[in-house]
Amino acid sequence: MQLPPLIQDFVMHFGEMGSRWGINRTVGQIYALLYLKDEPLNADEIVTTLGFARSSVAAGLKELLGMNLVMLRHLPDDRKDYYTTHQNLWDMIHSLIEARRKREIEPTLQMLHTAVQQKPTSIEEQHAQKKMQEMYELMHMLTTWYQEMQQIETERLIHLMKMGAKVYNLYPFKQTRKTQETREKGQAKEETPEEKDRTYPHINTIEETS
Amino acid sequence: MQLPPLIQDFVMHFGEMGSRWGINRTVGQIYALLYLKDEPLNADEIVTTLGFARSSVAAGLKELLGMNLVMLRHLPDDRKDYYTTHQNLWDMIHSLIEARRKREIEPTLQMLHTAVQQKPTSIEEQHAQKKMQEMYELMHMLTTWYQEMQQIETERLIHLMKMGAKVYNLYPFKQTRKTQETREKGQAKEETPEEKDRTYPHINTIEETS
DNA sequence: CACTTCTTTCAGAAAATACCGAAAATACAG
DNA sequence: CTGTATTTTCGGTATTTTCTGAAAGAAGTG
Repeated sequence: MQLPPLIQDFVMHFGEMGSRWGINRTVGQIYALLYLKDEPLNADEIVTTLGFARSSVAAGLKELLGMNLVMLRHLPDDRKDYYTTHQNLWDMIHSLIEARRKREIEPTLQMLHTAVQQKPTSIEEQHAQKKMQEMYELMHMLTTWYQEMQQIETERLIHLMKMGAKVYNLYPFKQTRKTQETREKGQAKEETPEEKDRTYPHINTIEETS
Repeated sequence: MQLPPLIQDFVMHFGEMGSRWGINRTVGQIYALLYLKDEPLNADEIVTTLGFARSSVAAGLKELLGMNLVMLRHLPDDRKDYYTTHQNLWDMIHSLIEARRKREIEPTLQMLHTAVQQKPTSIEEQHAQKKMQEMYELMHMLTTWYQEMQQIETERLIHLMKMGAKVYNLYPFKQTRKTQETREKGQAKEETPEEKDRTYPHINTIEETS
């Protein structure tokens, strides 16, 4: 089936970028097509439009469903499965990041966690554990932070993002000594002692930013 | 060469995860090894430790250098190139994100930019352009936001992140929301879906204000 | 249940990618 | 310039990943 050039290009681009995004050509093109169309499409329509094998489309859709990037729809008086993407791009972003977290972060976090708990049998291993610990804490902090951010309503989030670095001016930052907590505004419920434990002694200097 | 089990496991894990992270086994293992060792290693040491071909190690190091994940060092009275990773994990994160941006985001942003400027030849294309525009603006906002965040000193950044969602309480949202809305032109681009009040309000291109 | 409609599985072909080893290039010291 | 240490290039092979087509499976319907 013939697509208008603009749409064609977009779809092809997603196919090519697929490998860089950790999905394959088929999956990339299918997503691109579904994104541009507002009406849900069924597998057959995708097959004839993109020219892939039936089975490839099925596999691709399954993967996209697994990543929560497309959703299943049913139309009245039609037994076919129809597929569509999130109407809201932010939902797409969330699904995307979540999929990547599961795939790219979680296993490593897991591995680091167990590695760090092992009994070291040499100075060398002990040192390695220290570095793993460091990595674990950073990754953990980042994922925790992201999960927190996910709670914020989209509208407010956009606002915060548009402020960019100015956000940090809002927070009256003091020295990293323990004296800081005593006289903060609205300090009532803000302390989370368990979190304060997790310091990053090795991570505190910037050398150069490119 | 024999590595202690803990280190061995870590290195192997990075090798296996490589494909998910968009690098290959060789590159993953080399990085892992260099990360755990604080002293710089030369190519030969890596070859004997990991058992890869000389050329694979060279290629891997070249790629890591290109991503700014390892750096070249020279020792006195030794002509060999020695390699080492960032001592500071945050620098590593920055390099990593930057590499991914270049590889995974930039080309698409570019493509969307040109696609949107094309003259649509049909209603269908016009609609497609609208969706591309939407995607472009979101991606642009995210990258701009990240660049802003990069400016913040690491120490303060960690502080902000640990605050998590609380950050947004600091910002008097209602007040400026009004300003924001007046600044925007048309309010809703399409009819608001009644199922959710979670709309996709204002995503507009941000001009750099640095 | 037999029929229809639609989806999933799977073995293997095709394509893409990673890896190796030999040889060429580079850099430098005497 | 010659010799030595080191890095890079490159063609070919092995491995992995993607994609396909045929066949099996599943889910209504009458």
